Amino acid sequence: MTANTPEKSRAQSLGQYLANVRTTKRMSLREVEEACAGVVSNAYLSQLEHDKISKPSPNILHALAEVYAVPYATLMAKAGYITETQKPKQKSGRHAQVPTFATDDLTTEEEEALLEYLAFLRSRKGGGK
Amino acid sequence: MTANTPEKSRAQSLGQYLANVRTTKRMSLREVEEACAGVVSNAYLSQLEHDKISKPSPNILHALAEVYAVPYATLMAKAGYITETQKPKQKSGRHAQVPTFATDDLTTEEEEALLEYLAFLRSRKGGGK
DNA sequence: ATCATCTGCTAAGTATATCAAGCAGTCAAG
DNA sequence: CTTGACTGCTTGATATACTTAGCAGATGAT
Repeated sequence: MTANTPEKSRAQSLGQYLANVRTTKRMSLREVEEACAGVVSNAYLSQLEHDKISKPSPNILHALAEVYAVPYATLMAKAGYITETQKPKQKSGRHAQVPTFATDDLTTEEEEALLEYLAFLRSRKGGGK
Repeated sequence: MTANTPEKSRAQSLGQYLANVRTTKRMSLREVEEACAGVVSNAYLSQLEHDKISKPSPNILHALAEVYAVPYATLMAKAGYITETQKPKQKSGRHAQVPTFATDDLTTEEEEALLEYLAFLRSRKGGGK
């Protein structure tokens, strides 16, 4: 009940998350398709990002997790395949080992902007939990 | 590895495993269907046990895991959805150091928010060089 | 202006997971 | 014997995951 407020958590849908990650990595739909070795087609990826697929195959999610370098469990969770037995706490955990931010991929400008935004976020929330 | 199979450590297919468990518990196909609250039909369970289904939905496997009281990860592994004891794979360089963004200090919410913001920044055409 | 090559996206088709219904066999009464 | 309630199993139909082919817009070079 500490972090059971869904209004604040704003958990992204699978599609939203996939789209954000791909945009961040600056990859096109067809680049991802190639990186997946044909496991995912660019057309299907587009449908995934628009939440047109309700139950994607774990194979697809696993391939995307590899290409995007995000934890497989995260995609599985967002797809609704709740793995409560082996899913990291998403409540008030202060540590997400998600290496989504490859800093060598960030420009100085972006890094500063993100830092500023993060500071803004945290100042809003106060001291966390 | 395979520390859960009490007697047989023979690598059996998903269907054989499911049939084995059900027989051990002395449940009929329709009993399992009822116990799953309609998530799995008896007809489908029969096909599953005969390995007629190549890629069953994780939802089905999860329901069966609950009814049979076997680990979900085991069924997922036998279904071919990777191996559950294989997750540490962020050792392969590429982006190991995250100086400014201590990602281990980011909550999931913050990470998503930053990703979204970064995606927004970069979607602003001409963000690169 | 016309190509050329990207981008994301969609429409139509194929493959397959999943279900409802029914079939054949077994066993225990009546 | 028949009837009924079980059993596992198959079949035909439907939903949907997924692909191939293509479209419209943007950008850039000739």
